[in-house]
Amino acid sequence: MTTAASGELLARLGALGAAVNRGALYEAAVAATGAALERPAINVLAVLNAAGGPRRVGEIAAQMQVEGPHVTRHVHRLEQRGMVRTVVDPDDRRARLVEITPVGQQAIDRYLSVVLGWLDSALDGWSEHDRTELFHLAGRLFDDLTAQLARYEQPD
Amino acid sequence: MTTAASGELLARLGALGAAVNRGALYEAAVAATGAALERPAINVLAVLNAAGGPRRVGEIAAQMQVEGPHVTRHVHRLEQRGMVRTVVDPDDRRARLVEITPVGQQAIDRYLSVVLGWLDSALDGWSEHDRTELFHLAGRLFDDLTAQLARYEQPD
DNA sequence: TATTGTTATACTCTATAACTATA
DNA sequence: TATAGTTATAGAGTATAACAATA
Repeated sequence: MTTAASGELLARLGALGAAVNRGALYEAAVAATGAALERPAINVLAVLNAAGGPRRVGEIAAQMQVEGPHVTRHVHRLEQRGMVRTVVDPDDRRARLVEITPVGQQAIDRYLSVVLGWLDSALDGWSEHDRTELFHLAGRLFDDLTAQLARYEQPD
Repeated sequence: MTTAASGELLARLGALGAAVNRGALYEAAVAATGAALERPAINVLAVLNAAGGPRRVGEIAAQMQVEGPHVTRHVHRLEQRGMVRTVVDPDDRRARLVEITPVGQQAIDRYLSVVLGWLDSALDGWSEHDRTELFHLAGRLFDDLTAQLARYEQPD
């Protein structure tokens, strides 16, 4: 019966998430971008950065696990700031391709360097073995949790 | 240089958090409570459940990492639903003590049983060794990350 | 007719400011 | 005068519905 330990794990995960998502670290990371970017805007940039190329509005929404209109709005704002540009998808003229600009790339690079710097500093005292073991087990946990989620996503 | 692996870890953590916080698992867990509880209301109940006794509004807010008025509102709603009751703190009559009722306790029990059941099912195929190792490393990671956060919380 | 995206609208989550009561 | 909490208000995050353009 792992319930007690699992509950503890979950509670600490939630607390850490709250601290990271609205705390001083987040503010420091946003400040590093040089602009007052909203969280969803940062997520749009992060998705494009990870994708390594232009993506459709719908693809970005799926990756962010939000609905389309939410992405539309933030892409608009990012466009006004010069951080992304959009072009009609030549393969399907209903769709738009969103592409990160050098300004946007610099912003997300700076944001990530603060957050990842924080994470790596925390892992600084860890042995190579423990670090590898952590990444391995965490990766496996995520895979198993995601698979388990399917139970609820498709109830039949 | 662990940055690449750290980035991967962080991205997957974020994706999993989104899935758990607004996905089908969350809806199933809320449905199990038998009431249409908002997420902050569930968090209030979870804090009281973990505390094992009455807590002040301010204490609940600190635990939830939110401001006081947010808690006040949801305590009101929970009171109307009969899930908590409040009494003036006899030691300091400015403060109110919030106490979970049997109805509220049942609701949070049912919510947690769904979420923790999901988590435990995912860990079902794991060896005892791997499970222990995961909890150990994750616990250590949280401790180190929290300590590292202090850098940003107190910039001097 | 189905799909991609946008516009309009509304609801939830959370913070800040102004205030009341007690310390 | 400082602290605990509440009330009022506003802003950010997100969803749903109605619509336009293209497939």
